[in-house]
Amino acid sequence: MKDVAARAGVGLKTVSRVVNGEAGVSSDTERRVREAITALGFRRNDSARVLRKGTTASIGLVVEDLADPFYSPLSRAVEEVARAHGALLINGSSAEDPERERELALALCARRVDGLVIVPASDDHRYLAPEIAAGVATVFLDRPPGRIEADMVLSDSFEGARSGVAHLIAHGHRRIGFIGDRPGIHTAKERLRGYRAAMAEAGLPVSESWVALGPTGSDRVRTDAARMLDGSGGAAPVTAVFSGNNRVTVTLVRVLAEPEWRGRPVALVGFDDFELADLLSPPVTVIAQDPADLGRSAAELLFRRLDGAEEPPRTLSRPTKLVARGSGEIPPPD
Amino acid sequence: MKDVAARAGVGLKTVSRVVNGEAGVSSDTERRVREAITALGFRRNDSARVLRKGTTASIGLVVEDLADPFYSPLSRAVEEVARAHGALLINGSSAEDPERERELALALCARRVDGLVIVPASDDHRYLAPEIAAGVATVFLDRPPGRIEADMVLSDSFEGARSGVAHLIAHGHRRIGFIGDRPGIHTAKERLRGYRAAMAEAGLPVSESWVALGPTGSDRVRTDAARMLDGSGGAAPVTAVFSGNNRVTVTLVRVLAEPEWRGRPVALVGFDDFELADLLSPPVTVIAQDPADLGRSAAELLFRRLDGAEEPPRTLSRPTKLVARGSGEIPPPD
DNA sequence: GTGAAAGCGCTAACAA
DNA sequence: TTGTTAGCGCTTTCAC
Repeated sequence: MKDVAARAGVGLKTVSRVVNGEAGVSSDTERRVREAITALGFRRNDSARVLRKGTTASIGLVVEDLADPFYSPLSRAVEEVARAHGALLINGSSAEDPERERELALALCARRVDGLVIVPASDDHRYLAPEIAAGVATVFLDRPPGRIEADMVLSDSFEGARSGVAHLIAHGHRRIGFIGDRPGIHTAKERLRGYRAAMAEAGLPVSESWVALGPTGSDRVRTDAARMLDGSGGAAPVTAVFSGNNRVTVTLVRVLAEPEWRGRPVALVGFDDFELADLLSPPVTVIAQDPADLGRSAAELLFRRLDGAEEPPRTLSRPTKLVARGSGEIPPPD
Repeated sequence: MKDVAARAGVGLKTVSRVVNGEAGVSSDTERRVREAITALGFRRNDSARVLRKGTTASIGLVVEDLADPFYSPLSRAVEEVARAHGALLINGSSAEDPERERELALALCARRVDGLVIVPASDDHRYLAPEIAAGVATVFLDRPPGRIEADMVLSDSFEGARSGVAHLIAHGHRRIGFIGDRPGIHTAKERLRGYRAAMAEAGLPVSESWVALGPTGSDRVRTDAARMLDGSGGAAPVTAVFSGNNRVTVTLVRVLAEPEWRGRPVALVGFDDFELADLLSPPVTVIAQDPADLGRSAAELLFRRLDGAEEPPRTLSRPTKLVARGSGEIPPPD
């Protein structure tokens, strides 16, 4: 910038004004400055600007896995809102590792992002308290923060799961399995709670061998599914399964498509919608969340905070929607 | 940092040494400094560090759409490589808009990212020449740069498409349609070239009404597909379709599942693999690329440049793989 | 082993 | 309309 000023024969501040489109520069000087900028290939160094202004026009996003079809539209939605506010998005995947979430979040804070959207992997966010106190707006998404108060945007996991299981019950099922994500994860617990509530409302007993929480890798899901389906867990075989998220659902679709179960169609309702669910045979009934809407809501709340909204922490709950397509309407064999 | 120094009763530089793990601090002073850091909730301001050191330990990634199932694993792979090198990832979507690509890329440069991975939407990247000259390592991914020389990592689109169309020909098809992305996009052109090459090799004529390039939105694809399939374009109806990318394939799967075509199964081979392709009926035969591998290769090349590799610009071509699943092996009705 | 001073490139505040 | 000065928070240099 100094070089530009020298070349244009003006003061530093004049160049700054031109670069930032501030008023108070005669069109002639402006032209000279612009010429010098082009000639020198000058581009403002935003690091210096950040240092001086104390604001970075960037926000951070921490999700579980950027490549997951649930998180990728969510990230894109956050990006669009950021863009509308002139901010860039720095994002990273925690890989469901609390330590990695922490590292990422703190690295983002060290870069002085203006705000942070976090899908937590950890259940203790006290490490963020100093940052939040120092002014980093923070919104938790999909899962609540642990041991601190903060804004959050959640899907109604409990009600979604409850209605999905009630749907299976309404179609005549009495023995229903639940396969969900790891038990430490808030949404997994809430969805399981919804399952239990629906069963209890209908006066149906739940065998503990029908309930399986754990990693969403396909091996674990296959094992648990097989146990429920063939009755080797000790209780009678289930006639329907409720799946806790899109990763589990995809594995279950594969399991249920295998020859051994083909003769005895098993009903399936999955939490989360996914692409092509309607073209499978049978098409898959789901409890749909809108990941883009979740991302957008969280980002908008974040920018409202950055614009100075000073209310106490808020919780936004987003509804889910049952999409009946076929797999959830298969009756039990009687 | 000044406050920490004051509180610990040491000099500024000593705090800096502790924070950065440099040698030359007695363990006693180190302890005092660490206490002050915790007490004050101090976190190094990386903007200042960047300003001083001239390097940001962050890289930028510009893709078409972060939410697209082709780009999201690619982004994740770039992120993992960045993480392994201690760098953060700033990324954005160009939405296939050259102006937006330019804005994003220049904004990233203004933040002084150390390097840039770009999936180009534009066909003229001369705007990046000053940045590259100024030391921003740049790798183009999936499509080559326009009007400048730079590193690039590409899939072998030509050979992939050629082999896919040859596969259809080997299964007896003589009238084959091609539906691809917009004609300005390099991969679309290459894949079309592959299609023409395979047809020519087999001595088959190509009616121009069998070829359709354009936006990947479902309306356009539906219209073009219907024209080829019912012969309303003037030429005889096609018995097979080759699809130029995963968005087009998904729409075609929907079109071909509709009642009007059910009676006359149409063969389909798609460029790009996608989740659940194997569970559709019929399962979809694809030319698979490995998006994660593309991302990883590009990022690794980028970091090799950042580590000082000084060779002239390189082009890496990644192979594709035909995955036969059923839809591409449907014979023509004779 | 430790610290003081200079300066990275920019913008805010104030002069002219 | 334009320029000058100070300083954002850190690291580098060099002296102690």
